[in-house]
Amino acid sequence: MKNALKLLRKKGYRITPARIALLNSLIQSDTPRTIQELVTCTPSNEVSVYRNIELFTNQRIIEVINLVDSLPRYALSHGHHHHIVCTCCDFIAHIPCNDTSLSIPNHTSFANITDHEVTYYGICKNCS
Amino acid sequence: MKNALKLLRKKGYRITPARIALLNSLIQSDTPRTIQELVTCTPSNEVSVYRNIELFTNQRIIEVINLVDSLPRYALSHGHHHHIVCTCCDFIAHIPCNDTSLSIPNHTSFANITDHEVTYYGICKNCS
DNA sequence: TATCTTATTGCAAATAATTTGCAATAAGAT
DNA sequence: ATCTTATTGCAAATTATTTGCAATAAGATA
Repeated sequence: MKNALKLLRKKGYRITPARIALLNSLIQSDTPRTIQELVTCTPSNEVSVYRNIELFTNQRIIEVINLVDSLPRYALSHGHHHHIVCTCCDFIAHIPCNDTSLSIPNHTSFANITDHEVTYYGICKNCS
Repeated sequence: MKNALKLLRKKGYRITPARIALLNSLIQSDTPRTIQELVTCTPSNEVSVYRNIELFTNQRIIEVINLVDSLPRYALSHGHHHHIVCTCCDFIAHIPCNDTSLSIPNHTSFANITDHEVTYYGICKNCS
């Protein structure tokens, strides 16, 4: 939280109740949230939630996660990592990236690779 | 095309111009399409496109691909594989899955892994 | 602390995307 | 050729997201 606020101030953005509320919603989430979930659980105007999600995303305070159900989800940024998703309850956990285990593809129509994402699906211990 | 039609008939669904048109749009696409793109390029009613995308997805005739921009995209199914995306022009290519290069994570809160997805991002030769 | 500038908010309204109800149509079984 | 009913296309409803704008308040400055 402190770091995010410091970053916003440094960039000239103001610290407002709506922004603090959105950060709190994100901090209290144990799994990435959809926009609608954030709109529901954040005590500020819907439009402000949309606008601040956009701001936080641009500032890399939060990251967007797109999984099979196509709903973008948002979580506080935590550097490069991957995800493991429970197909039963939608719980999403972080897993560290082990680059060395990924063979970089040598595709004929691509010149260079700049990034990658890996997502695993399974059943979490709660559900199994 | 033939296979898809056969599958639909076997399941009791009818072969209609709207369905053939949607299949044709998909066959003619060299990269996965968004719903809106399919609506635009398919000569049948918008609502039918929505309904038939849903049908084809349920029947596994097409697959959904979710990438960073959060727009779900649709393409004819081609079995298990991964994707490589040009961050410049959004071109998406298929790459074969090389399971052996993926270290399956041993996450404390997950019991078993059932599936995985890998996406690479880079610059395609056209753009670079 | 009081004042000032202007970024941000919240409302209302506009726009865009998706879903639903229903009567007309046509696929394909007989 | 006829019949049943799945499918279509229209219109309308619903939902999600964006935009315009006046009121507010963050935080810089004196």
